[in-house]
Order: sequence, then structure tokens, then C-alpha cells
Amino acid sequence: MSDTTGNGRARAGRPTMKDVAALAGVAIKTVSRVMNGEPTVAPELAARVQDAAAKLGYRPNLTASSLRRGDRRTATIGLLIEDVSNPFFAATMRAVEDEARQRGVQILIGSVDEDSERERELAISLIDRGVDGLVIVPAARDQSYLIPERKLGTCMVFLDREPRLLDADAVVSDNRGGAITAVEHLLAGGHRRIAYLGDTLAIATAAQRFDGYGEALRRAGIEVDPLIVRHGLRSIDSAQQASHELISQAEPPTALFTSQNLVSIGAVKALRQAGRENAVAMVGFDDFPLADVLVPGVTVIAQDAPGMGQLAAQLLFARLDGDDSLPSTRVIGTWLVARGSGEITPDGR
Amino acid sequence: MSDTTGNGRARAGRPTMKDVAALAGVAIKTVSRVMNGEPTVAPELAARVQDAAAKLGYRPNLTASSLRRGDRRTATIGLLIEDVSNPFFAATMRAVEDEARQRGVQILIGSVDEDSERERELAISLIDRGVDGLVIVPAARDQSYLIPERKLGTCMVFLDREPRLLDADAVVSDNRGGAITAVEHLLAGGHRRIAYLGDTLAIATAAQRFDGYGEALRRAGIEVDPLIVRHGLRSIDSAQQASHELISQAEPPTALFTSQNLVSIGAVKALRQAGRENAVAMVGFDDFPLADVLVPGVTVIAQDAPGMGQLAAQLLFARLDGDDSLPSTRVIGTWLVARGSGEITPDGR
DNA sequence: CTGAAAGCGCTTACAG
DNA sequence: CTGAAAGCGCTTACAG
Repeated sequence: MSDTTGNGRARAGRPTMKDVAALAGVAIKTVSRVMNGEPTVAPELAARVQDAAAKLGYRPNLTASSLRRGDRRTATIGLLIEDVSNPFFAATMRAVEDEARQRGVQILIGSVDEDSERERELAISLIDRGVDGLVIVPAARDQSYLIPERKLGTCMVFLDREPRLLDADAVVSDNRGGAITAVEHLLAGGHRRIAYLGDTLAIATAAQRFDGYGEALRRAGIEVDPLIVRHGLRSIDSAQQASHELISQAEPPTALFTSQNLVSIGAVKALRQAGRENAVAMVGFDDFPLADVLVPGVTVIAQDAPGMGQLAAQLLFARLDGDDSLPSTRVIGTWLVARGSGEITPDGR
Repeated sequence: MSDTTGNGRARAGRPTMKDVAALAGVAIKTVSRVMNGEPTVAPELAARVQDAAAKLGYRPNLTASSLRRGDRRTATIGLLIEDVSNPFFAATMRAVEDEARQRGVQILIGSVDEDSERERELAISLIDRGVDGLVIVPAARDQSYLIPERKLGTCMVFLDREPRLLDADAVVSDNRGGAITAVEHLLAGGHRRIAYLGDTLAIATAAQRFDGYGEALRRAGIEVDPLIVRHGLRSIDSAQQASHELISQAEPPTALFTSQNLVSIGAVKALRQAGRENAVAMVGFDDFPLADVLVPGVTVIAQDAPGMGQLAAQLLFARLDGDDSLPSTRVIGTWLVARGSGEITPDGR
């Protein structure tokens, strides 16, 4: 089976089309036809080729065929997300995978960890490996570095956040609208002093959620008080610490709006530790596992993570199938899930 | 830039070595040398090549180089896990990714969903895409289908469960030992009637944990009572239902041992719903997020998910680097994390 | 319907 | 130190 290399040394490699062709007594082009299911092969020959392939355990080399093929497709896409162990991204990832599987497409993944440099490295690395397209949760300040790649034909769809300085499809949540809903829910419960705890404003989703927070307060005629606003919270621990400080201050808030699931969990821990979980109201952006089992249940703005992942994948495959309409951003609705924590009134009943 | 194909049609493709060579006025072999960092190129020539490459935005085609190269490496590995949205597997996945990144290796992933057929399809599909090796959480009854692939040189390491009918490296938890620890902890608290709730016994880890359960009871001189043993629990809902039934029966258990995180969560929900969370003890196998925030905190047997993923990846890369020692199974220790639920006594105090 | 030749982008194995 | 030729495994673009 292709048993010699140029220097005559024996090579114990996989069987190739050449080996199958030799065993079946046909040209390799005929083997190629059979493997690709072309119907113009005489049944008798096709059977002989199938037998030979089965006998040798032959498997087509996708790398080689993609290299020679006109479309250069590898049936592989790349998926760059913030962190695979965040439940929101795990759910979107799973949805992308399911959509890809239906098309026989495999997924290369990478965790970007909110690191611009890593986003670039991973994106380029996946493109170098020949992915047909990319689904990206962007972290870098802008995505202009992908302009040449886009021109060269790599399809890409952005997930959770829109790209900057690059015109491409995106699927995002209604972050501003969801935040307004959250804060108006607390306002309707009688709260006037509502704290904001969120991730760094450099992340577009955090900025939009903070914007919604401010907008809801403005509509209610309340000014944003910087004393009860905390940005830059990136972990459960930092959120717990910040929540602890907020509820310990002179004029503490009667309610918290947390803009992300890790921040919500940190806030829950801080309230619990202070014994204030039934006294201070709280609404979190993004649902998380067990939010319904905690006491009180955590009221959240839920996002359609699987739906977003599925749509992003569908848009990508549409582009790969030749869709050349103008790029657009799809905004996916969010909804309030009331479970108790968001329905605590200002007097702590 | 390679602007004509055989038939003379213009092709708007990526620049190739040929284009760089033409622009720099050298042979493509010289471009190849520069791109691969071979030191034997005259500095002046190397600089000219670098300039030309930068000007054209040239990126080496990894697919093509891997095809021609002797080792055939693609700097890609495959990772097949049960489900990316399970926190245990998400954590192992992240550890494998981190280990791979250090080596410039990318990861192709697939969720097997405990489906034999899917395991086979995915494994073969990834091998066809030329992965250098595989990390697999096996679901199929046996892995003999991989014997030919192993002979042809694909390296593989099994994670969480040992392979069957295939001799290969594996990294697993001390499932039996952990289960014994869990049940002995409950026995030490005075429990004599301890229920078992677990996944299907077809999954090796579930079988081993059930075995440990039986062993701990045997040592204490207690017989396993089939009335308080439930297998085949695969979801939060089914575990909740089973837990509900167990604690509602004539002679209910005073403690539960749940063999997996989804089962533990279902049990927590059932106990909560019945208002029995402070009356019935519970120890779960495998830690999960927020287990410490629930009331009572959920006592668990913790596994070193990141450590297991890291070790599996390290073993795989060692094999890829030529390690040809005999395959072995590494058993990783587990430990008890007492948080309250496991310390409830039989009289419900 | 079948096959011999050329080539995808790169590296190997030479020769100079 | 540099390059022309051959070839990785496959498909394209022909001719029969």
C-alpha cells in the first residue's frame, strides 16, 4: 500500500486511492468517482472498488481532496467563544454544534477569555487551518484585522456582540431592552435606590445593559448615583466583594441589578452571607442553572442562548451556501423570569 | 497572485508561496525555508522574502504543508465528550484546551450524548480530518472499532472511562473509592437506610459508583435493598421524580447517595419540594456550581475535572512526542466536601 | 463510461 | 546558501 517513499524506505501508512485502484484493477479516477458517489460508474466496477476499499479499510483523505477541490471546503467551522465553561456560552456552543452536525460539519473551538490578542491569534490560526467559516464572540476592540480574510472569502458571523470596524452578520440579545425591563420591574415594586453591578464597560453587552439601567431610571425621574454603580466585575469573588460593600454603606440600595451571571452569583453569595437575601431585591441579567432552586429564587432576564447559537450557525451556513445579501444584525428578545428575589419590596417584606 | 488556473480563468485566491517567491525574486523553496525559520538563508534574502510576504498578506497553507510533510501532523486534536454543557465536561474540556494551546494545537470537539453510533461517527470523522490524536469520553459498548486507527498511528487517550476491547491510556476518577467514602460518611452519621440514585449501569462510572455503594454497605453489614435503589436516571427531571417516589414510600430512606451531578440537582429539587431538605441527608458524586450556595449546602464527592483533562492532554502529547511505553490507566483521587446536606442525622436534626 | 496527465500548495530529496 | 524536480493524495479538465 504505497509502500515506498522516494528513498525506498517502507512506509506503514494508510491505504490511498492508489492502493484501492491497484487492488480493484482500475484507474484512481474511477476510485475517486465511486467514493464521491458519481453515478456514471458501471455497477460492476463500482462494486469491485467498494470491495477493495472495504478490504483495505480505505478512508478518503479529506485534507488532500479539499486542497485540490475548487471550492476548497473542509467541512469545518471555527467557534471562538469567551469561555467554554460559562453556561451561556456552553449552551450557544452546543446549539452551533447541533446545527453543524446536520450538515456533516465539524467544529474547531477556542476560548478567547476576553483577551484581544488571543482572539486574533485564534481567528488567524483557525483560518490557517482552513475553516470554511467562523462564529466569533468578539473580545478585541475592533475586528478590522479580519477585513482581508473576509475579502479572501472566509465567512463569519458574530455572536453575542457586534463586530466593530468590520461589516458582518451578528446575532445579539436585546441587552438594552432587557436591562430596562429588569430595572422597571424593580421600580414597579417600589424601589427607588437600585444599584448596578456589572462587567467592564469595554464589553459591549455590559455597556448596553448599563445604558438600559440608566434609561429606566431616567424615565422614572431618578438620577444615576455613582455611589451605587460598580463596573469591572469579572468574577464571582469580585462581585461578591462589591456587593458586600454596596449593601454595607451608609445609604445602601434596596435592590440590585446584576448585569451578568457570574456577577449575579457573587451578589447572591454576599446577600446570603449578610443574611439580607430576603431583604434586598435583586434581578440578574442572564439565567443560570439552579437560579430556581436557590432561596429566594433568583429573578432574571433570560436570554435565548440556544436560539442565538442556532441562528448564528444558520446564518453562517447560508453565507457558505452563497447568500450575498447585505450583512445585518439580528436582535434576539429577552424576557423576565420572576422567581422571588426580584419581587422583594423596599421595606424588605 | 496565482492568478490563472489551468483554464485561464482569473482566480481571486489567497497569495501562495509562488506569489511571494515571484515578488521577492527567489525560488519557492527559499520562501519555504524562510517561513519555516530555517537558519540557512542569507539575511538579505530572508528580509526580502519577509517583506514580500507581509506586502501580500501571505499565510502558509497548513493543509498543504501537512500533506507533503513526513510526519503528516496537523497540530489539531479531537476531543469527544459526553456533552459540552455539563459542567464536569466543560471543565475538562477547558483544561485540554489550555494544555493544547501551549503547544499551538487546536481542538476539534464533538458531543457524543452517550450515543454509541455518534461516538463512532465523530471519531472517524475527526480522524478523516487528520487530527493528530484524540481524547475520548467513550460511550460505546466497546472501542474495538478504533483498533485499525491505532495501528495506523492515531494516538488516543480515554477520559473519565476506560476503553473496552482496546488497549489505550486512560484517566479516570476513583469512582468506587469515592462512592465508598460518600456512603461511609453517611453511615458514620448514623444512617442505616441509604438510597442510591444513579445513571444507567451501562455507563462504567455509574456501575463503579454503585459498586462502591454496595461495598460500603456490605462492610457495615447492611444489605442492599432494591426498594431504595434507582438506576437509569439521565436528567434532572427523572431524578427529581425518582427522589420524590423514594422519600414518599412506606419505609423511606433517611439519606440519599446520588451518583452524578444532574441526579443530585434533581434530588435537591425533590427534597425542597417536599420540604424535607433539612430532614433527609444527601451526598452527591461530582461537585457542581452553586452547591455551596444552596441551603443546606450540598455535600459532595469532588472530582479533579481540570486535573483529569490536563493529564489526559499531557499523556496524549507525550504519545505524539514518541512515548511508546505500555498503555496504562491513571486513577485520580476524589475527596469529600462537607457542606451540610451530608451531615444531617437520621432523626432529621 | 473510463483513464492518463496536470496541478492544488507545499516539502522532500536532491544537485549545484 | 540556493534552486529545479518530484511528489503528498486527491480532483480537474480533458481525451478517448
